[in-house]
This record gives sequence, C-alpha cells and structure tokens, in this order.
Amino acid sequence: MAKELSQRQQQIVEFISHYMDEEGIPPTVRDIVRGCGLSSTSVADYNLRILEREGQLRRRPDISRGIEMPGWGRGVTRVPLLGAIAAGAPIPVPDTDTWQSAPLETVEVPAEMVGRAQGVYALRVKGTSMIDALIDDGDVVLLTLTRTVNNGEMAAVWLKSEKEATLKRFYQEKRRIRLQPANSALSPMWVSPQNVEVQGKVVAVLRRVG
Amino acid sequence: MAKELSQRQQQIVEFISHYMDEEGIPPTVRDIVRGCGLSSTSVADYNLRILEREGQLRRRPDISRGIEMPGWGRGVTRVPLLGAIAAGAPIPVPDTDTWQSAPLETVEVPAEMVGRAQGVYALRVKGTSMIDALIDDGDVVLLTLTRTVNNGEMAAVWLKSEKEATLKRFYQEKRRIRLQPANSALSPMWVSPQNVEVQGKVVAVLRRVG
DNA sequence: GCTGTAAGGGAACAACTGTTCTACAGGAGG
DNA sequence: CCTCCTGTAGAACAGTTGTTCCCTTACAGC
Repeated sequence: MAKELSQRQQQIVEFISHYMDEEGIPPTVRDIVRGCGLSSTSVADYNLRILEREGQLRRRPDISRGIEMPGWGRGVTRVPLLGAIAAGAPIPVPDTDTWQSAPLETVEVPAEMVGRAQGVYALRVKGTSMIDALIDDGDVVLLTLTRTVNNGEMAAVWLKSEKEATLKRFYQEKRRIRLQPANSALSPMWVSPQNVEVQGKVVAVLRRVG
Repeated sequence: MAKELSQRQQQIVEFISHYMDEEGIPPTVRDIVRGCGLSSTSVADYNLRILEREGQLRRRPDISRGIEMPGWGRGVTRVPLLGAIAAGAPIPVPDTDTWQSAPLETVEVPAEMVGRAQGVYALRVKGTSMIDALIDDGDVVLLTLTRTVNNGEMAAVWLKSEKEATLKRFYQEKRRIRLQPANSALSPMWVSPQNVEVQGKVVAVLRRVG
C-alpha cells in the first residue's frame, strides 16, 4: 500500500511545495510540467494520480489549481493587532464599525490556538504587570471579544471613571469586582461593577524569544 | 485617492476572504460572479480593477486564480511537533532520516515567529521547571536545530551519561557548563562539556489559555 | 435637454487548464 | 515469444477562465 515514491514523484511533491511557498497558490498541471522538466501533461497527470492514491496530496477534479497539500494554508487565521495594552493606556476598542473598514495591522495565528472563539483580536503587552501569569513585556495576547468572564480568567477591562484599560484577572465578589494583577509586587484593586467594562478575555499568548 | 469602497466592492472583498478561508485558494472571476450574485464577469472585472487600484488586492494578469489578498497564506509554516520534553525524559531527536519520511504531528506557526531560523521543530513542555522563564506546563516551545548556543540562551540539551534531556539556560563557564533551571526552587547543575549535547535553542513560546 | 461619469449587462475571444486517448519503450515473469 | 506492468510521449478535447468590446441605465451638474 505505502509504496516508496519514485524519484519523479518526490521531485513533483517537492516542486509543488516549493511553488506554493513561493506563489501562495497551487501550481497548474502545466506549471508542474515546466517546473519538473516533464515532456507532457499526461506524465504529470499520471504521477499526480499515484501521489493522490498514496495520500501525498488531493486533487479537486476539474478545478484549476485544484491540488491540495495536506495542511497547507488551512487552519490559519489572521487576527487584527489592535495595538498595545499597558496599564493606564486606553485600548483601541474594536467597534463593529471599524471591524471591516480599515486595513489594520494583523497577526497570523494558528487556528488551533483560536478554536471556535469568535471576534478574536490581538494586543501587544507593554510592561510586566502580568508577569506572574507568565506574560512578559512584548508578548502578544489573543483576546476574544466578550462582555462576560468567569472568575479567575484574564481579561482586558476598561475602567470608565479612570478612563484606562488594563489586563487583569477578574474576580466577581459580593458587591464589587476584584481586579488582580498577576504580579506579586502589585496589589489588587476593587472597583464597582458599574465602573468596569470587559473588553475581552485572553485565550492565547505568543512570545518570540531572542 | 483613498475612496470609500462601494457596497459591491465591500461585498466582493468579503467574498474573496471568505472563499480563501474556506477553499484555501483564491476564487476565479466566475466564482466571484456566482458568489456575489453578479450578472456578468465584466462587472466583477470592473470592480476588481477598482479594488486593485485602491490597494485592496493584487491581480496577476492572465493567471487563473491570480488574486492576492495582502498577507494571505504567506508567512505560515508548519513545524513538526516531535513530542514532549520533561526533565528526565529523552527527546525524540530529529534525525535527518526521519525528517521527511514519517507524517508527523505538526503545529502551525506564524512565520513571523520563526524568522529565517532553519530546522525548526516544536516540543510540548511537561512540568514547571521553566516557570521563571515564563514557560508553563503544557506550553509549546519552538526550537531551532543547532549545536551551539550563546550564554544565557535557553536550550534543549541531552546529557549523555544521565541519558536524559532538559530545557535549561545554558552558561559556558571556565571548564564546565552550568545548566540553570528557570525556576528559583530548583538549583543549577554543572556538567562537563563532553557530557552535553545541544539539541536546539528556544526561539518562541506558544500558549493556549483556558 | 445635454453631457459626463459611475455602474451594470451580455457576449465573445483567446488563452489556460484538467482530462483522456493512443502509442511506444523497457523490463519482469511466465 | 508473449503478456503484463510501469513510465513516458504526443496530441486532442472540452470546459474553465482572464480579458475585452459594445451597449444600457441611473444620476448629478449644467
């Protein structure tokens, strides 16, 4: 069943990967012919059939550039990088207006990290106020747009009277809300429910080292 | 110059994004006609010209599915997730043999995080021995395959005599090597240069919250 | 009313492209 | 020798696809 690939077939697989890396779209059959120095489209077709049978790729019949390499392009989403969040600075709120109008800076994100979360956006963290939650200065956090969070979850909140935004752990207490910085050097703050507006909760963290 | 997009044009842009998310390849002009309920390909062409002029997309002339959305598909790589790393457990070493043979589990990664690093692979971290480096249990670390690291960099090292692998900060001292766990509860270990084999150094961290 | 512009409609052309059909060469196995 | 299989060639067909040409409609400004 799992035969070894001939040299031609390896060459073709490699070419297709290369082409997709370079061009961003799959090649046509004739692109393969040219790229691999084949003499006829039927040779390409012949080998593509085999490669499909061997599970190296899939072909969508009668569709131009219908070759699919397993796990290519799929499962990747772009989320808007709305800006930076620092204690004291306002977040650029994701209005439904601005949502699809302006061409914003975006971050590419593995879909696995987003899951089914809706309305995901990204913020770059400034400062070390979340250091105990293992979030460092310069990290990028992914948030999902929501108005409600559960106790202990990390959320971006807007404090109306102070006119500032922070990233904190959220705890609903009897009459008020405790916002706990994930940094043992900082003390928690208590605010009234009327004063807070949840802007989203953290679903993932991305960090580049070095 | 930067005119507002008409409703049609917004609809078309949205359709193209949608289509690419769904299908993984750009639509043809006639896909757009069908998807947007247009009556003629010339209407699509007319609006595509405008969208190109306004910088919303690019078109490669005479090439089927030649529409490019800025930053789509580009900059995403898949790296093999070779397994888990825990203090004491061996890493499945990325041999050049296994490199292209077995269909391994992979992780999708924004290329921005990888940069030009070659031979990148991923490991899932077990345990909290790297907690002070802001790496938690369950996080995924991206490593680049290298034999040499600079002082203070985080590296996956293989200890020959102990037959175990760990993720530690690496410090070359006079005659020996100090491996510093990024956890203040754990003490560093010193080993002889002959006993260590660097398997790669950490270039990025991915964490999923919740 | 006249004119210019934006937007849409219909049709056609020419090139592109997936697919198929036939033929040929070489080797393995009988 | 014959047959079967693999791999390669060349050509052709039909559907797909980017592009273009010409016409129509709506509307604002004059």
